[in-house]
Amino acid sequence: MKRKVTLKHIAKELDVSISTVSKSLRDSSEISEDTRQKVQAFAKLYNYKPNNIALSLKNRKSKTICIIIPEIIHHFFATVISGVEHVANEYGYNVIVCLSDESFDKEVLNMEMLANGSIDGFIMSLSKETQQKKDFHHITEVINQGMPVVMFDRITNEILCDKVIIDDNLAAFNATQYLIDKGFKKIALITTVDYVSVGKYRTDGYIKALKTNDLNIDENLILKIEDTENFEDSIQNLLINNEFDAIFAVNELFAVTAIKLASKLGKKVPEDMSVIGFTDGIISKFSSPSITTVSQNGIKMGAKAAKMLIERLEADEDEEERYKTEVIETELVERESTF
Amino acid sequence: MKRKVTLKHIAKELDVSISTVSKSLRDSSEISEDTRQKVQAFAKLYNYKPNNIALSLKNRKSKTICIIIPEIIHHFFATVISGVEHVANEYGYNVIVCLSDESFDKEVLNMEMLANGSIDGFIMSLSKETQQKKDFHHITEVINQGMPVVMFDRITNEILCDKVIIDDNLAAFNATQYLIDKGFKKIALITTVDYVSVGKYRTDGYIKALKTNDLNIDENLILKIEDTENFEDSIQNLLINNEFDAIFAVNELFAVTAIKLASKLGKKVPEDMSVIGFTDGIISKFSSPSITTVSQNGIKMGAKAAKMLIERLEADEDEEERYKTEVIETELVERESTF
DNA sequence: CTGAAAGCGCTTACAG
DNA sequence: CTGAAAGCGCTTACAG
Repeated sequence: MKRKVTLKHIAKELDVSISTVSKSLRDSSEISEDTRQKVQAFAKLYNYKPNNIALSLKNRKSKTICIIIPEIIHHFFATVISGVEHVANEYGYNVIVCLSDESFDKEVLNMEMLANGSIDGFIMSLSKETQQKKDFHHITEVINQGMPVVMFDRITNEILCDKVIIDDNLAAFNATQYLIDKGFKKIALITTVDYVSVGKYRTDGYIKALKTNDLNIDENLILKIEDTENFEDSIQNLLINNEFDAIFAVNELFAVTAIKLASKLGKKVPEDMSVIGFTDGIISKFSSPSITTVSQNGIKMGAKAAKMLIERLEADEDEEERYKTEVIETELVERESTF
Repeated sequence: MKRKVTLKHIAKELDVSISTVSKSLRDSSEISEDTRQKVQAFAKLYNYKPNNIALSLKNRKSKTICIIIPEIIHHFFATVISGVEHVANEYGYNVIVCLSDESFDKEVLNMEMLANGSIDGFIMSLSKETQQKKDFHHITEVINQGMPVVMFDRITNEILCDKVIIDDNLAAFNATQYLIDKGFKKIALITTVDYVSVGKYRTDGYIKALKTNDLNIDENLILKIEDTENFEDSIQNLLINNEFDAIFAVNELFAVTAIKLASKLGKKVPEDMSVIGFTDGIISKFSSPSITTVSQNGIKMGAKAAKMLIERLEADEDEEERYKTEVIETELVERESTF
């Protein structure tokens, strides 16, 4: 086990100063062709690589960004990471991934931990608990220190920063309208509790579509789910106690669960009931029937977020651009769960 | 935008030396109760946090580990990251995620990039291309520099290091035996090309089970898939051109695709054909029928790998433990795709 | 009890 | 053309 070679080693070995070695390796014109070549050859031979940490300290930037997400197991978030990774890599940045596990405290801890030199900026989607508490001081603090933050998907309007979202309201409106156009009048909604921002927007879009078409809004057909673990019973109750001919679900887990439970109750999809989900994930694609869904291009969102963050990091201090909110387009992917 | 406060600022403000501030904050007994309190109060007021990079440089360790995986979109790998994250966090480590995209070059680049001080150790699963080329010099190099590496899932025996695996051979054997016990005699195998280590082991397990039970090995029933993108046609051909009553697939994508295609061809699962998959992912759980599968606990694998890595990092230099290979147990999760 | 010095590994303005 | 010095932000052995 040989220690990593440093400028110091090379300098000693070649009997020159550390400065000379450093300059030679950076092809400084200050150095004679001769020494430069000698140093470079030696460095190559011993496979010298500059120490990233020392560079970070010197340059006051780490070329590392952090993405904080609530959960990595959700396909959508994995997809976003992938988008972030690829853009980051292109620009020579590394990506630290932090999971908040939907916990406010973990989110705060992660940010505080990393905001001290380890990284240059954050990309984040708020944890459920944070959205519930509406406490964003940890984010404000980081921004005040001059560290850029880009929020995506689960964002808040209370923080001024770059954002990447989809138009949840519009996408939900369109999905609902699609069902209405098919002639369905009794459309159930399976959504999240209101404090989850995207859930709320999608609920609003659904309601707007019904209203626009002069359809009755039946509160019994609107199921708001709190717990993402044990929601099967709620959906089962919805199915048993109500009559309706279509469902709009705000994520694919709700959609597939509804389809499975319906089938157990003897209702066939799409023959007896049409279903539209949200998030074009792996479940929608591979379940039987495959699920018509609002695509939510996570790769694109991640790529966009990374690009915005890095551009801000590399912009000149004074050209301070205004904060932007990018809206990623969505589309309805038609599959087997609707006619 | 206020700059981050440093020891220097505090020292200047309080008119003491930097050393005194540093020692006060670390509760050194060298410092008088008085100054200590004064400094601590001031630091708290100005929300002083030590600069991680400076600490890393000083301590020659970054408290950051890197996990390199071929693909994050695969549920299994997302699951492993989750396991790694949680253990790492517990021990105060951050996690950098790198994607090799199944490319040898990206794997090498990522490792070289990070092996220079940025991280303390690697957790990795080999890219397909690396397994194909059998070129592991980048890993050897890192290990020779004294940086610990833990390999998981897609490993190689040519490298000596800690490893976390499942017994792929045994798991495949058991899955096949399960089908045989159900009375099936013609069992097809959908697997990967041989250079993917885990695919090969699973293929071997399947063959061993057939042999052990004196069943004929029909090469026509063994489909080895190279490309993970366009394999539908191959599976369709397998289904059309052969007679068999069960399938063992080495991952859930192959399993669900086989089921979908079979259903299109008028074969019902499990009535006409039983199917067992591998990797207890989200597809197996939510497809219809849900898929009987070999569970492969990614969270556990990730957690174990992280623990092994961190323990090695924090062990005393001289207590140099021998390299270990941990085998994570698997089990057969029985669901709807088998009788 | 306090502080100057050296050092982690690097870069760069400046002197010679 | 080369090198000593200062500095990024911290810690710690040592002197006073």
